[in-house]
Amino acid sequence: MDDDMTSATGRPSAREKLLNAALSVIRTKGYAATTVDDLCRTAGVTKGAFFHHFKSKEDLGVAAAAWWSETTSAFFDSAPYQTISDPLERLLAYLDFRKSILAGELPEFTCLAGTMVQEVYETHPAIRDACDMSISGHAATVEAMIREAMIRYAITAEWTASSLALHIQAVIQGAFILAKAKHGAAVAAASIDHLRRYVEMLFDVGATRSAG
Amino acid sequence: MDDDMTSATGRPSAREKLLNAALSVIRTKGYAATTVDDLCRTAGVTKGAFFHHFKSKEDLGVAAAAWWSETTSAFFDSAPYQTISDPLERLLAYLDFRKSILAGELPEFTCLAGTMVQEVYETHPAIRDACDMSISGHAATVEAMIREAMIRYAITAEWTASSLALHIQAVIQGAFILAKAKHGAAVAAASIDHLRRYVEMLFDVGATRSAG
DNA sequence: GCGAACATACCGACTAGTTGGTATGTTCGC
DNA sequence: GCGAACATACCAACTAGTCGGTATGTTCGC
Repeated sequence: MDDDMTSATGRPSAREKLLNAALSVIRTKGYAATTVDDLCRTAGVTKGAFFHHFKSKEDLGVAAAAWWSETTSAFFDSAPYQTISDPLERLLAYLDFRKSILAGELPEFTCLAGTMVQEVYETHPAIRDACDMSISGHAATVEAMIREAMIRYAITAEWTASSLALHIQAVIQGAFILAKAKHGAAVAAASIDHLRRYVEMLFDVGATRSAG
Repeated sequence: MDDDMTSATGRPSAREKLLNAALSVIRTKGYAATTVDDLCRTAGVTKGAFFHHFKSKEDLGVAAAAWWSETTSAFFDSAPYQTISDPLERLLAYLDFRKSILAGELPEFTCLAGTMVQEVYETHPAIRDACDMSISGHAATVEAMIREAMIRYAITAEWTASSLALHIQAVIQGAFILAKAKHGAAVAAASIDHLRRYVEMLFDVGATRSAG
């Protein structure tokens, strides 16, 4: 991933402007309904610039998913919950954080990867894989927290850290769909409450108090 | 909802063929990528027939969501779990049923409403509302089971039957997204396992055995 | 340290094909 | 013989992608 998009100069390149436009426009209208001209208009660049940096619209889709991965990774890596030392507390704080960022307009907090993969999973395998990497990559960071917490609190379970991490992502993605259907974040927040309760129950929060 | 689509005659009308084509094609390619010609070709009718029955593509989208509601309602109403008298057992059997139908190709078991609303929630409010009605309508039937089970097992909780029913739908919708990203139903099944475990825990299955 | 050769970033008019939608038939049950 | 249910022919607008061209570096022999 050699991204020399700002190429030493301060102002953003056309490529970066197009990618940021893609995050915004695709999350609002979906991938198929987003035209190349839409992106150029939003980014304030011309079509020539678009096809200079991306060989096709699909190529932009793949790059947008990768760019989404990068920006969200940086976002979560610097989130406040990361400083919590106890892995279970950190995991629960992660869920609280996911709930707390359900603010503003829907396109601002919903997931690009989830939105895109839903439309293109059969028609654009390259984009699908890029979206999977984004979602699975984030799930892996959650899985690490879960694994740590399982060891710390000596949890032996039928479920795996991996499956719980993916389940958490499923709940969040599904919460976004309900939020879109009802055009409001409230349902999504309620679903994350249920998810938190489930995690607490799995780790027997309340009963268990001392670590191993 | 006056659907006289077969209009007394045996063979399906163009309208019904178009709606069934819509369920299939839109779940495969998404709404925006589906063209009117796609639908006509799949349904085996001409464009004249299309615009005779639907005043626009958006109108077809709304009708497809309503048609999806009707067919899925009939499907779940006649599902085996409905005969189980104990409401909690019925609820758990519903989840087992949802898991068991994760078979075949992805477009065959994923949700039209969830797929469509994801793309059109900002651009086509009429379709969004039709999708919401489909999802919320189904959630209401699950909510009834939960409510009944809460009374039967004298559950007093911080959560409501309504919020749990919507959470269940969120998990299922999210499971579909992960299944699409990973191009296989396995993740979805694993997520429903977690969901079942959560419901069991909420109703304290194992500890509780006698009804009130 | 200077100019030729080359590379990168970007522009915007153009095109070939597609899209949703229309206008005008035709068929056929009643 | 009339209206609902379809079919055929067509169009204006839009779409992804192309292409010739410009402006601004960068490299390097000398």
